[in-house]
Amino acid sequence: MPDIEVLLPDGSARTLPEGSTALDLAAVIGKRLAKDALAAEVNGQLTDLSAPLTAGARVSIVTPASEHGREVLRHSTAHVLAQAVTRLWPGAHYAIGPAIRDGFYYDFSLPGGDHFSDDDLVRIEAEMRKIVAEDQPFTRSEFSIEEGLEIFKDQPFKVEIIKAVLSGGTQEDLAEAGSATVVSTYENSSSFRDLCRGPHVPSTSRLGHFKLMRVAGAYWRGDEKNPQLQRIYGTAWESKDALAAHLHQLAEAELRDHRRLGQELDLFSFPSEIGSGLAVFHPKGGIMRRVMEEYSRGRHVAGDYEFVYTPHISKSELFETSGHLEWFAEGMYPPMELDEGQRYYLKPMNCPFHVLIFKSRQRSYRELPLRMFEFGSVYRYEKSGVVHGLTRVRGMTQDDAHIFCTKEQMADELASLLKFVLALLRDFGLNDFYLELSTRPEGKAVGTDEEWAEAEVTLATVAGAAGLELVLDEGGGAFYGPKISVQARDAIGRTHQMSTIQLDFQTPQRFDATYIAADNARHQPIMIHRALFGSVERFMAVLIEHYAGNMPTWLNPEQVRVLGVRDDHDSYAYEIAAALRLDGVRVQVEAASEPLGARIRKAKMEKVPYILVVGDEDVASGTVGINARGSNDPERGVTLAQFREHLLVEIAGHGSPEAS
RNA sequence: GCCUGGGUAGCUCAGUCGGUAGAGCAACGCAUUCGUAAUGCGUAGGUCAGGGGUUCGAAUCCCCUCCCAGGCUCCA
Repeated sequence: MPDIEVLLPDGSARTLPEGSTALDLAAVIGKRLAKDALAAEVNGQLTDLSAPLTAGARVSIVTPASEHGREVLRHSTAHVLAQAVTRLWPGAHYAIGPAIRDGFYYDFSLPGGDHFSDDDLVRIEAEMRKIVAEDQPFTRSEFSIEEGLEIFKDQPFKVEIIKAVLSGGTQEDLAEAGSATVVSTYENSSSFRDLCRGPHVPSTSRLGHFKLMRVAGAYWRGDEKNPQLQRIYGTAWESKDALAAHLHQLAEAELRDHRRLGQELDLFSFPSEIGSGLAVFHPKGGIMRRVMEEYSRGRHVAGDYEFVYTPHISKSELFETSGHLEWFAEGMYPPMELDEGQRYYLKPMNCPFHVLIFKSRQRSYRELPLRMFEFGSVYRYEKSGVVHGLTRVRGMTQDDAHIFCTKEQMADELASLLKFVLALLRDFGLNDFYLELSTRPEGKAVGTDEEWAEAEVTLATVAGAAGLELVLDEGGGAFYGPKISVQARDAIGRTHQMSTIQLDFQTPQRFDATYIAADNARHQPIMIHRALFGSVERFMAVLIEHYAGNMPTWLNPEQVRVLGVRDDHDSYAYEIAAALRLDGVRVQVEAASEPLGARIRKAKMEKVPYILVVGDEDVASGTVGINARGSNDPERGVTLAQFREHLLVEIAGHGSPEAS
C-alpha cells in the first residue's frame, strides 16, 4: 500500500499508510495522545478522528483541554441531550443544539405543547449519564438532499434547515446541515440520528463532565414571530476539575452581583410599590452616586461644557419633530392627556430639549462647538422581561451632553471626545477597553444614504485613530445616526457597554437648527450625542461588580470607622473622627457597646476601607491602629498625622487600601 | 411581551397529606469593658406579595394582578 505524508503543527512530517485516519496518526505519535484525542484539525478544518487523511495535509490532533476540544465535546454533549430528551419524550422535535461559550444548548418542541420543568432537568441529566455509560459511537454518514428530507420527515425543524440550506442558507444552517449539496448526519444508536456537520467525539463515553443548568424559552430562529421552543442550557468541560472551576466562578460572579451587594451594603432598592425597573438610592448609595456625579461635573467644567436643565415631560409635538414618536414610540411610556386632549410624554432622551436650547436664540459659528451637559433623567418603557437591577431600568439618569459643531470641527471634536471619555473611565479604575462601531439599523433610520455613509466613515476613522480594538456592530445604530460605544472589561473579564458617542445629522435638520457662519449664511450644525457613564445607574452597577463592592476609598460611602477598645476610649475615637471630618473624610465612630472583634467584623462586612482601633496606648501617644480593608495584618501605633496624610493621598489619587 | 421557576419576620431560608407559622442573623432591652472577623441572657417582630375562588378549614389547591430570577426578543 502506498504511503502518504502529513505535516504536524511543529513542522515535522509523518509518513502513514494511505487511508490512515487522524486517530491512526495520533496513535503513531503516542499512546497518550490517541487516548486523549477527540477530533482533528485538517488544513484548518475540524474533522472527525475517523476521517481518512490526504497526502500533504496539515494535521493537528484536537484534545479535550483546548478551545476546539471543548467546542467539540460541548457540541457532542448537546447531541446526547437531544437523544435523552427523545427517549423521555417520544415524538419530541429537536431543532438546533450548538456549542456556546462555556457550554451548549438544545432547542426542543415537546409533543402536545408540553414544557420542561426544573425537575425534568434532573431526569434528563440522569438519562444523559446512561447514554454516556452506553458508550455509543458517533457515526457520520452523508446523504443526498432527498434522502435527508426522507430521513428527517418526522422532524420538521430539520426539514426546514435542509430546505433553508438549499436556498442559500445562513451560517447557522450550514453548521447544522453540512453543505448545500450533501446532508451529513451523526447516528448514536439506531434510535437517534441528528442532522449535523460535526465533528464529534468518537463515542459518548468521552463525555461526562457536564451539568444541565436551566430551561428557557427561545424563539425558533430567534424571531419573536416564530413559535417559542423549549431550550435547555448546559455547561460541559474536559474534566471534573474544569467543571468544578467553572461552577466556582459562577458562584464568585454571584457574590459580586450588584443587586446582591446593593442590598447587603444598603445602597439602593427597587420597592415593588414604585414599579418595575425604578430604583431608589439609599443614603449610602446616594453618597456613591453624588461623588460620581460631582466628579463628572468637575471634568465637564474643565472640558468647557455648559450646564443646562430641562423638564421630564413634554408635549407630543416635540417628539413628533424629533422623530421619537415615529421611531422610538414602543420604548416610550404612553402619553398622559391634559389640557383638552394635549398629549404629554415622559422623555426617553434629552436631545430634543437641548436642541430647543440651541434654537432659543440666533447662534454664531463663533459659539461652536457648543457643548450642553445635563444629568438628564429619562424614562423608557422597557418590556417587562428585560429589566435587570440597575443595568436595565425604566427610569435612569444619563450624563448626557450634546455637542453642536460644524462639519469641519466634527472630526477633531470626536477625537478629543474619545480621549475625554477614556480618561474619565480610567479615573474610575476601568482600564481595559475596546470600541464598537454601530451602523445604520436596517429599515429603522431617518436620513439619506450619503449622510449615513459620511457619518459612519467619520466615526470609523476617529475610532481607528484611537488605537483601540474596533468591533463592528452591523445595524446597531440609533435611528438618527451611527454610534461608537466604549466597551469596558471588568475585573473578571466580562464586558459592559459604557459610553456612547453618536453622530447625528438628522436632528438639527428636523428642528431646523442653524447658525450663522463666517459667510453670513445659515448653516446646519452637526450634533454629537454622548453619554460617558451611559447611565449613572448602570455605571454604578458596573463599578460595584468590578470592585466586588470594595469601592476605591474616594467612592466608598464610609471611608473610615473608628473603634475604641473600651468605652473609655470612645471620646478619643470621636476626637479622631472629628479631626478627619475636617478634611472632608467620611468617618463614623461605633461606640464600644459590643466586643471589639464583633465591631471589627461588622465594619469588615460593610467593606469600610479603614478601621481605626484606638486603645490605651493610642490615647497616651496620639496614635491609631490601622486595620485596612483586604489586610489581615493591622498596623499599630501610627500617628494620626501619618494616617491622615496616607488617606488624603489615596482619596485624591482614587486609590484603594488593597492597592497600597 | 413570551417561556420556566419564584415571592413566608429587616435579611437568608424551613414549613410534610390542606388543620391558622418556625430557625439563624439583624433589631430592641439588660448584663458584659474587651487590642483586631461573631460576649451572654432576654424581648419584640408576620394581612405568608395583593385580590378573588374551592373547602368546615388555605402559606399550602385553582384563577387574576403586581414584583423578582434565568433565558428569548429588545436595549443605555
